[in-house]
Amino acid sequence: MDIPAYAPQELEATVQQRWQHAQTFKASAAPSGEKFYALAMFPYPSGQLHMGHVRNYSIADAIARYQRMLGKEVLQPMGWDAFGLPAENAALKNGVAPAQWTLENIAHMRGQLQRLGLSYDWSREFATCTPDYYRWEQWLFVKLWEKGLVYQKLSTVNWDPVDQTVLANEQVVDGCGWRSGAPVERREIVQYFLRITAYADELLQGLDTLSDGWPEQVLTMQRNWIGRSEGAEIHFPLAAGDGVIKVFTTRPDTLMGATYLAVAPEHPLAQQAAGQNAELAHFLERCRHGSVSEASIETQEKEGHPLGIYVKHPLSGAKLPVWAANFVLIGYGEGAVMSVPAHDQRDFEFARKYDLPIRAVISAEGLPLDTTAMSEAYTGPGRLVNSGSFDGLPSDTAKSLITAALAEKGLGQKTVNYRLRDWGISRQRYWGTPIPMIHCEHCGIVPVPEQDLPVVLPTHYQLKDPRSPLLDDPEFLNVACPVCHAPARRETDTMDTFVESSWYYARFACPDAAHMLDQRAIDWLPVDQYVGGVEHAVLHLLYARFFNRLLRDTGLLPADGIHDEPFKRLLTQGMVLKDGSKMSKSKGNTVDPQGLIDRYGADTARLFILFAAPPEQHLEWSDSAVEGAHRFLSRIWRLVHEYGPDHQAIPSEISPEARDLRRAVHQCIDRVSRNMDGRYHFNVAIAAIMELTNALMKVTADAPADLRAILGEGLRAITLLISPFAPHIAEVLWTQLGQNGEISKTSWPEADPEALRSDTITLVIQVNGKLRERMDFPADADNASIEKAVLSAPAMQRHLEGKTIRKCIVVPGRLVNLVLG
RNA sequence: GCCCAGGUGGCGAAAUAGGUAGACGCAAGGGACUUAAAAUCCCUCGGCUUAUGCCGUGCCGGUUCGAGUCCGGCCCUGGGCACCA
Repeated sequence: MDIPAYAPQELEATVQQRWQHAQTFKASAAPSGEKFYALAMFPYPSGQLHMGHVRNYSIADAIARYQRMLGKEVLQPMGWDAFGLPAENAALKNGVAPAQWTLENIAHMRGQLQRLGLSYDWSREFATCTPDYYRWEQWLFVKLWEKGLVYQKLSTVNWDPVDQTVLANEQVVDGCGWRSGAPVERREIVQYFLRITAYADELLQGLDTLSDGWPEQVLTMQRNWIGRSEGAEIHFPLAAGDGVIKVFTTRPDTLMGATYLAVAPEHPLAQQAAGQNAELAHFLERCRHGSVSEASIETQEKEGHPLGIYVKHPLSGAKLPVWAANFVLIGYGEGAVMSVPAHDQRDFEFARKYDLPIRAVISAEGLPLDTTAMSEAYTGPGRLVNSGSFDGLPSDTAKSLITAALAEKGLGQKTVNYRLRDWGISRQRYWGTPIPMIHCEHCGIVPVPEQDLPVVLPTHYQLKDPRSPLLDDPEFLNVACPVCHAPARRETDTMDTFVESSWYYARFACPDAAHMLDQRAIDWLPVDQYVGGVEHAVLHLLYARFFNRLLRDTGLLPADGIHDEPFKRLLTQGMVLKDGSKMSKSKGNTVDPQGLIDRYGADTARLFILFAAPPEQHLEWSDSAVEGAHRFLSRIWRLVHEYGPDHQAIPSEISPEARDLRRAVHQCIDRVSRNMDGRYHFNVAIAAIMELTNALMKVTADAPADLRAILGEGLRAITLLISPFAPHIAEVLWTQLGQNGEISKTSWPEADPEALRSDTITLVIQVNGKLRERMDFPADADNASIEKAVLSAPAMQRHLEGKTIRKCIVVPGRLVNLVLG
């Protein structure tokens, strides 16, 4: 028999054309039956598809295809997260305009994605850098400004004094600008903020509703990021003059142990004190250097300097010095902390370094502590000592009593504090959504009126330096004030690109809507399964949850409880690693998937990447294992072609051998199905299909009719089961097996419980927990008869000889453990 | 520094809910077919040890008839830390 060679290149092209003609994956405007919205995080058009993309989209597509075969109406869209820093960097390096660079990359990557045969509804594709998309972001921005959910305040950025530009944290290397090499300075500028803190409690509580569909790890990270903590706000009155320094603490019980206050270098009091204190001014100046990133601040050597200012302890009245310290963050809480060296490790080290007093007020046993002998802070709970009338109280009681005492004096109260800070969305960059505001000398800051939207970003610039070209373009800058019509100036800051990725999932449901969203978004949302990298566990996924609530509270989504959260289920995919670290351009360890696809085809690439590891785990790249995936597909190809389109009915009476094979077929269907939903362990599902294939290969051409018929049943099952992973070959084999229609729209097979049933089971016999024998039993044997049979079995006698039986544990269906003494 | 993960053969991994450690695949070795090669098919494949034996899931300890799985304490690797996306 002549079997055509498995030639994936032509085969995949043909199948893809068929799908395109039949519009197989086009989603309806509004789902009429049960809907399933599958979404993978859309890519930044960096130029080349990388392995992380292939993995991300293969996972999401396997899920989408499975759900489609379950009979649901599936929406799976694709688009482009098209604004961002790399386009500007490329523009500077290659002299190509960011818009052009971005659009060329999209064209190339679209081709690469299409080559993978993912079941997208391409009619919904959009890029976020088009005015049709970002105009609605501008529209919403103005709405939020009017509601007070957007506001301006000072905040700190990395300033490159040579390039005269703001740097992203990534662009600061060892405290210096990556292009100029100059030490960066911290600079305070006025920026726009989204009031995410107003939603802190709702975002926190919403996590509880996600516990079924989101990984516990991500929920924990978001909880910690929001960082709700109960404690007290405490006011320390200045010793000289009016005013107080406010601090937040979760440990008001340690208040009597506070021996100094520490404020951020940017704190107004520190800045003020530096006026008369050259040494302090010098210290604050040194603190201005280095990146603003929390990681760099938290890992630097802890340093401080006294302000020469004192406060009064709110309860004892004792005079405490105020220090400036480089580890206190101005953006967190009040930018000041009370320091209790005896009970906080960082305060302890700081106090030892600068010889500040240490006063122990909590001890586990309630006995006074010798602070000179302490080698580290005692941070646990205990009973109060050295705390006057509070002595002897346990920490918990002391917390509320001390807070009450403060409240009585008007110097504090119980407070809830969040680690979460408002979302700064201003970027001093060109390639982003223009912020729709106008600066007028007379009217101040004025939003662009709705009829003047969108504020279109000019796309023709050739960048000469990192400075935004908008700053030098009179055509963009000059505008009449919408209120008084006097000459005014446009805002040149653009929005954080996280804004675009915070609502794209909703726009995919109605990409041509005449407004930001329409009814179709309500019908398709929430996303039933979202798939993307773990690295987005907090920022993107928290911003999108926040933004979804903004859409709801603007009336674009209903407040019906169903639309609060954007993503019902989340799968966080592990990274693709090479030589132990993340594949990335900057590390130069990327493997281009294009070569893989050219050589073996999309089906092999997809099958390999899903087989190599479970989706949530990191995947260590290896070239050789790809061969195995390709071999497997070739094997199925041959098997199906050898069998052909013969339809043989399974006889009603079949041999025990045939019954075993049929059980294997249905066990495979069962195992694959259970791994397609919930756990998504595609590697195990594929292994099960391989195992069945191995079993089916043993059925020869001259085998009895019952075995041949079951071989046919098995081959149909394998083709269906493999189709979410290797859809092209599955379509062709489906036809080869004499089946009609597209396999992509065929029903998923169901395991027959009758075929799964087995008459006998094999139990493992352990002695003192160690495997010794195996014995067969009828499937319905009860524990007592099993125990009896084990003890009387000839093979067991040598294990039992001279021993007494202390215990016999029978685990139904699994094992028997004899405990002998 | 803080938060979250992960660590099982030469390698990627598997092990529903505490019950046979290593399914499936890669690599390697041996064989069949072939003039030869490729392809394909078959066999072996954790370690010690000439086993019906012992040891073995990062390290140390604990709970249990039984621990990769649960508990306590470490070590190492990775991700995130608010302007990379």
